[in-house]
Amino acid sequence: MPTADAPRAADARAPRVTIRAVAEHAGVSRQTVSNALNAPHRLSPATLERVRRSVTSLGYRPDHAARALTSRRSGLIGIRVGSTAHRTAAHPDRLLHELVAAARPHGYRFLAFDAPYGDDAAEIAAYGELLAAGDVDAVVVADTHPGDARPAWLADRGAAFVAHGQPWGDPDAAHPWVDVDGALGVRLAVGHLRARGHRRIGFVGWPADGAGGDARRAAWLAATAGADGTPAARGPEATAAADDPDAAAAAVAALLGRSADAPTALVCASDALALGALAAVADAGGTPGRDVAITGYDDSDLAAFARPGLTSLRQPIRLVAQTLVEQVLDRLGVDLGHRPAPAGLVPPELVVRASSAGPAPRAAAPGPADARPAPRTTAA
Amino acid sequence: MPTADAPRAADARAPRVTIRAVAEHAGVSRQTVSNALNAPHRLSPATLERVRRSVTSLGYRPDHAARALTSRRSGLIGIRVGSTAHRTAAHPDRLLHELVAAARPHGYRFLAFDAPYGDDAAEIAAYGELLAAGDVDAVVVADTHPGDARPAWLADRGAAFVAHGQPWGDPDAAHPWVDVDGALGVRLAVGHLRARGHRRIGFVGWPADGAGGDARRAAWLAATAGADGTPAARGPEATAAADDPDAAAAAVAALLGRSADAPTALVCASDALALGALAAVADAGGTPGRDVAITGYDDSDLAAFARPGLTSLRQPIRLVAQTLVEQVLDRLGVDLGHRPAPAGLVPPELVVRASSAGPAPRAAAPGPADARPAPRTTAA
DNA sequence: GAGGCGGATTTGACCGGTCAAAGCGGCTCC
DNA sequence: GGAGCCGCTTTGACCGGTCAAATCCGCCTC
Repeated sequence: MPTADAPRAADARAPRVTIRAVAEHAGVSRQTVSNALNAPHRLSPATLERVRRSVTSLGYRPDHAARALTSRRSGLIGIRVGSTAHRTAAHPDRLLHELVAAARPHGYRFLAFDAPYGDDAAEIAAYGELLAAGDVDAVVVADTHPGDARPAWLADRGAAFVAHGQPWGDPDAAHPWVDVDGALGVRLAVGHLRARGHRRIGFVGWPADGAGGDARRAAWLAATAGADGTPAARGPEATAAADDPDAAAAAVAALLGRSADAPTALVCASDALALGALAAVADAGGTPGRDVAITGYDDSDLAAFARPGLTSLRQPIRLVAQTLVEQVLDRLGVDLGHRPAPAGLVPPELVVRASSAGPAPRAAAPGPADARPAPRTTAA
Repeated sequence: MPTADAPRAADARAPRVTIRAVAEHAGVSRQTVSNALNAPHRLSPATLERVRRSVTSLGYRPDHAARALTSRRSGLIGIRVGSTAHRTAAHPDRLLHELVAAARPHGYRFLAFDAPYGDDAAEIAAYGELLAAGDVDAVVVADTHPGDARPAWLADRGAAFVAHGQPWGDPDAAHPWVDVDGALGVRLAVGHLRARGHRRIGFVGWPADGAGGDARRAAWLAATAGADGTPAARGPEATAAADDPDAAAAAVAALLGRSADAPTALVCASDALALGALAAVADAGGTPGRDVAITGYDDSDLAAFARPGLTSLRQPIRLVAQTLVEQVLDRLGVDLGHRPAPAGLVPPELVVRASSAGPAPRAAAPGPADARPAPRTTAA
């Protein structure tokens, strides 16, 4: 129980230097001081200089709460922290850092709040609190999913927000959003593998989710097709029940057992899955990266530190963050000094490591472009 | 450039429901409404009920800025986000989440700001801004290091803060701090290995840092000593130049080459190092977990997903967060309803996985307790 | 029946800024 | 030489709450 008479840090707060103190010190009115800070052109150079000197010598800092009260702006953007869907929505700390860094030059900061993961209603309630109390001027909605109630609610309310994640299942959504182009990522991975001669490129994904997982799978289907639409370079696919290596290893082991159409390469929907695939190949007696090429997704630490190093797709986190910030500040009417980075899909980058850089499978006699017969490779 | 006449979300902000609106609706004065919310016992039950009904029916929410202006409290705690020293200070996103969750019941939230990593002066400048402007009531100082200027500056200024990380090199520091007991973690790891029969337990660490790294090494020295102080169960040590697997692998490879005193177990100062150790053992033709037991530190994804799974030390992140929050709120004079969780060291938990669970080295003839001759194991 | 009392409620001032309008020379112009 | 204007500066009101003091009112006491 706090003792009343023990001096506490909070009580010791230095007496505030107010705008009046500065005014008195400089021998002007409070409004003149205010103008010196917000509209310097209104002052005569001499006064301006004098006020500025007083400001520095007294160490005056405008009070945030007082400003917020009249301006109706808190200078804060809300963001939920906490668990996310897959590990796939990885690097949450890096994203937050980049968001903070991107918002800083515009005088905005981030307020972290929490709400149970996946509970749209709870999160909406939290938004309601924050916005109604004026705690934040806008929010970033992360991890969108099909049937997401949050964007609609915010839009209805006329709140400023931007979504990290596309409006799955609602292509007409009018709000700004930013997402990494998962389909492009998979195309890059498949293209890389095809260029290395692979013609039986399999896929390891999750159960259908109506969102990113499906998009990656669809991109794999498309990218492994030949010019005529035939599955020219397509291998078998495996579905892991969860986004973790064990689930993936089990699913991949089953694939590898079927010698008939064993893949020479596997495109995985996440690094965690890819790690499982690596393990499954090794367990089957093969050498990942040599016998079966493997690619992951997200370029997490897992990918960088795996052995062999895992080829993966790196999100342009800084670009994503910057776009999110500029889009939402633009909505708030903040003058960025330039037009905001365009919303929409941003491209990932393929990071090639040993898991897909081994010797390509034995090349067979060249057939029609992009549709050579799949070379047969013994999975061992 | 924002068009002035295009309606923007910010402009569309619903007209605020103020305390006066509620007062009018309920037929009372504004102060009565204020009392209904902050000191209900002052009102007659009838009035209270009436006011409450008006509050709900109008959807009134007290304005944060207005409250902050008079109360001189922002309800926010500042925390720097961004890069940290080793990956060792891992799980930054989980920590933030737990901090937010711990602060919520007390009506506090977190404000994320950034400052270049390792630049005490820049971070202090940021604190100055935040505290002077009343943006935050307190700050959490993360990642303390020897000669850290931040705690001293904050203490001087009389600011409320708590440190995540002990006051390295300044045992008399008066501020509250919370840290994980790294030495205990290493003792747990060594104890576990000794119990499994290991008598040549090596160490993989970083160059001397005057902080956590040294503490872990010292704990290894102490824990591998016998009752008489002799290095009864001590193997050789390796120092990795950086906190990454490659550096560790190189250093460990050198150790393994020396067959004379090859370790049967390696305690590593981080998961990243341990991963390198695993690789080095495998490269030397051994089976990690069977020929050489390995333990990491921090129980990151790397540890859980490594093959074999990596025995590691899990930080009690929730406890750390809760303690940090309670300590700092106590400093602010917030009534927690109980005494704050005690500051200081909190214990990590050993998570045993396959990397240290393999068959123990061949037991030699039992010698004096705790000081049996180290069993000889062929590193292959 | 006046005085006293205490709970319930209201009024006025203030937190630290900003907006809008007014004041105040000095100058130009007719 | 007074009207009009302009640039600089000040005054008053207000943002939406809360604190402190004042008021109101019913009731009890002597």
